[in-house]
Amino acid sequence: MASSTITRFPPSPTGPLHIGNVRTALFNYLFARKMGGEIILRFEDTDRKRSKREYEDHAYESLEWLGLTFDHIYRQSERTLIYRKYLEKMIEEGTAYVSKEADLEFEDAGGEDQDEESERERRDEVIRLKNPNKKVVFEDLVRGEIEVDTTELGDFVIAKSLEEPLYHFAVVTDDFEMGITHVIRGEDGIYNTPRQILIQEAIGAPRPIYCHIPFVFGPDKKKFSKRHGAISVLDYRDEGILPEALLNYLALLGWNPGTPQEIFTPEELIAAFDLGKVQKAGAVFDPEKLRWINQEHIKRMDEATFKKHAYAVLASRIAANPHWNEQRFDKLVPELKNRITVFKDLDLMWEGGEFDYLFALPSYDAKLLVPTPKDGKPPTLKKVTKHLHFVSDLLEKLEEASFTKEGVKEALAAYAEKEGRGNVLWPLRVALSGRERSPDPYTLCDILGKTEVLRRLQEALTLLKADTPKKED
RNA sequence: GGCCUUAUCGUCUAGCCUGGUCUAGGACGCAUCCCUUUCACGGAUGAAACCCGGGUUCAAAUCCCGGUAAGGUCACCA
Repeated sequence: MASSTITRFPPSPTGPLHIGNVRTALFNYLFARKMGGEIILRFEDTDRKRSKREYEDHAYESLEWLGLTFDHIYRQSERTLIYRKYLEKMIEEGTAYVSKEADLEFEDAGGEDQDEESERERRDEVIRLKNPNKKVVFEDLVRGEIEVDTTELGDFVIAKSLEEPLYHFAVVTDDFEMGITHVIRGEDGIYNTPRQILIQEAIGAPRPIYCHIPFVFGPDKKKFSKRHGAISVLDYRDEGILPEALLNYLALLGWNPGTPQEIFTPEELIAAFDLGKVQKAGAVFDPEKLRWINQEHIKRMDEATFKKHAYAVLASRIAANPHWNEQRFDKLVPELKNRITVFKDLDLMWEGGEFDYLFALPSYDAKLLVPTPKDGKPPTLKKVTKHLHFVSDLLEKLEEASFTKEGVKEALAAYAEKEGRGNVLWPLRVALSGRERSPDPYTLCDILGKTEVLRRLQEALTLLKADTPKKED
């Protein structure tokens, strides 16, 4: 166990888990799994004022949806006894000391953080590290060697009291206690590293391997934040992005496999992942490419799984539809697979009436039955009527058993060829769907079945008759 | 501001370490065409980048120097 790889993902529950966090979690996850090691989830909630349980729940929900699993879960607020032990030891050994603070005015550091922070209490007694004031040199897996003079850090504060450790101290003792071998975190952690190393050395902890990965930016090249729209991973779930697609996309942000492969299952990611191929520069998050990757994952999905997803998205709409026809919809399902990029599209299609023809005789304007050829003039209503009649007769003669996509196609082939496919097929398609855009007429025939097809053809003919001016040509 | 980092098509990136094979490759997106008289899918083609300036060299996207831009970091936050 001692030599095995252990990584960690330490979110602080002070806001919803966002894309950047998840990418960091993913890299830790992939690396740990790749090495056959473990990954720890650790909630860094030492800031009691800002930490909220709801954000913790949000994190669980997000991580679970993504399928990112953890071997151990900790919460720093439950570990104060451990921190206290180390603090006492340090004070005893003289590597830290209790410091009486002069009553200086509050140095206001972060002005950006809007609200809440205004009434931060200031202690007149804190615990400081006895800084050896030296140069710290460490190796970063993506940046190489980094050297920092820690003198300017001074004797920085590591805890407000024995029961109230601060971030750096809690991180170091936890990483030590938990046997963390690799610290993979965002590049803003680079300058946390020297002071953490100082604490490590003070408590006699071994130094883990560091890997600072670049940021994820919004379209304006600014660090990803709320103003960039969908920032919470759950928003992507709600849009109908597949978790494996999001993972796939995120893995490719700042990392590349060194091969042209772009679509990965989670298992393939684990197999291919390599910290050595992590980018140095930040990457802009591109929702378009995410959607494309999602589409690719959908295409690769087996039909049963796709169907399950589709039904889940449409559940409430189906329940509310008195004419719901499962048989027909199921026949449309394979067609749907390469028509959507995210599952939300299904909902949008339904809303746009694109499924209406499945349930009821469509109502449409008779003129829609007339094809508009790219060159030449459109056929007369009379002609359209003639074609529809003929098609109807042809299909009438077709046996029930042959009333399939291929069967219909075959039955109509000769006639369509002779009269011009558009002239024959367009009116048929409109008669069946009532829409300007729809799947092809053969698929429609297959979905609706002989009886319904013939019925709709009759309906179209009736419409046409009513619309035809008596004295047309 | 001090210290540090980064910089290839609009975006994600390959190439850089070990200069030539780079008239810089792939992908998303975009455009055009084909397939199909619809839509979607699919196929083909195209437009599109080495941040700028010096230097080293027979030869630089690749090495060196300077500049510029962007970012990080300097808490009793994490």
